[in-house]
Amino acid sequence: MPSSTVENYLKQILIESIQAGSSEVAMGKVAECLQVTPGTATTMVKSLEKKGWLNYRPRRGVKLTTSGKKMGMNMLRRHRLLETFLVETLGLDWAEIHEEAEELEHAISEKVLEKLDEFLGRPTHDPHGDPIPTKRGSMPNASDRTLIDCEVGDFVRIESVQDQGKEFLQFARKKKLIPGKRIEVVQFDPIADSLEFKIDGKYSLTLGSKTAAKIIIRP
Amino acid sequence: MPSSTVENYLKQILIESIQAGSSEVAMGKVAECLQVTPGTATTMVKSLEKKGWLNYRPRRGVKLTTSGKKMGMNMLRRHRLLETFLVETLGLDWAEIHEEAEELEHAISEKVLEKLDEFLGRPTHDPHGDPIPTKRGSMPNASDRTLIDCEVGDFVRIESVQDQGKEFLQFARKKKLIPGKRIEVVQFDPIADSLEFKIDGKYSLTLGSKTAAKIIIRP
DNA sequence: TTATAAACTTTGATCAATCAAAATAAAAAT
DNA sequence: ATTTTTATTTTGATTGATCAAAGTTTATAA
Repeated sequence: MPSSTVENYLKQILIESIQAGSSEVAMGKVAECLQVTPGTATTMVKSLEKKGWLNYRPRRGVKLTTSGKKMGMNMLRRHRLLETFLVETLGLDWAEIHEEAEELEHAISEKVLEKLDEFLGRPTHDPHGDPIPTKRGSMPNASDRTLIDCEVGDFVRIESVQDQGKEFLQFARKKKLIPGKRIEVVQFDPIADSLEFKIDGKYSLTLGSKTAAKIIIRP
Repeated sequence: MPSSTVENYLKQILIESIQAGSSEVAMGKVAECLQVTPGTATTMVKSLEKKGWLNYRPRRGVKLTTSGKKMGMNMLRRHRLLETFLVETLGLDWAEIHEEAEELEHAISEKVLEKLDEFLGRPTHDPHGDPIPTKRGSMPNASDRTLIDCEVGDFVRIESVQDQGKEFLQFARKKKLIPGKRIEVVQFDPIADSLEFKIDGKYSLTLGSKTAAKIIIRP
């Protein structure tokens, strides 16, 4: 029965290690994404190592053990299934669900989770387009191509959006930057740092590279 | 933002004060129903008083303030709505839902609760037959008559069952001791401490007074 | 009416999670 | 090859929730 805090560390370290290509996660990253001081992260990480969730090399970083990875995956599963429930069943806006799921994921039991999964029809992706890990902890590896990797004339499909912030998600919904939508790359101006798209063949949209990089796509 | 612990104290003290007819709740009761040592209860209750949730008279007991009552009612609402959801929507057995709701009630936000209430069709009673407080904190006062208050020949309806324990609830389901069922009192033997009933006009059932007292009824 | 029991409070300690600030090590710049 | 900067660890302290055990009231019984 790990605490919510432990669950958060493992989930967050897993997310970082996926994004950073499976090597060690730096302590700075750990502290940052858990919103604690570096000292707190060090203390916590040492206790996580003692309990076998991860390996810690001082001043190098941390790497989840098999059981740590499993726990992290399980938390990700909880989080994404809950997000799906909040949108699909209760009709919350996708900009509001992250914080809600963040709380609920620590309170829901394996038993209820299983029933929820069944009720939702065993969904494979959450409302942001991120894959939902299976009960056994496997997850299809997502695409790593974003809108900035496209050429002019490319026709692609939005797979997911990588920003859980309210403002961004509200913007994305308004602009139809939603998983599943088809996008055509119309123009690309590196000097102006601007990319122009057409969504659904209708809506025109111009983004800077910073925002374009948040939209994961598939050909 | 009261902690889960504070929420539990307020909910539990509210429940006790309803059951014990609105006077002060003894510290022993508080400690018992929160499963902590008496010393812990004393410490906690003092801090709850400092925060304005209740009034504490040493060696007399505690009484919720208006805001304490409101908070307690809100927790009861959360708990009972969640129990309803777990049974009605996810199909869990009523013997399993108490512990689950006990965790979830601290994690669900007002916003999600409102959506859930709407989704469930604004239910007025939970699966055990207990009334669900409204958003404003009002609750119809339940009947206080149980099966032991009946006379032979009485025809009554089960309003609720007052035991959240797994074993009892499994027994009750098997014997059709379920809110809404009609019961006829067939025999009453004070010496043997046994009461005999007929449920739905079909099933015969004999209970001791201890168990019969757990079944709240209405004429 | 004293002795005993029951209910309650105090005291001193622990545990998990946290922070601020000082100390140290490694990396980058000069 | 030093110095400076940045990243990380240590140290000492705090907060909320808890317990065991000792002390104090109040109630009950003898």
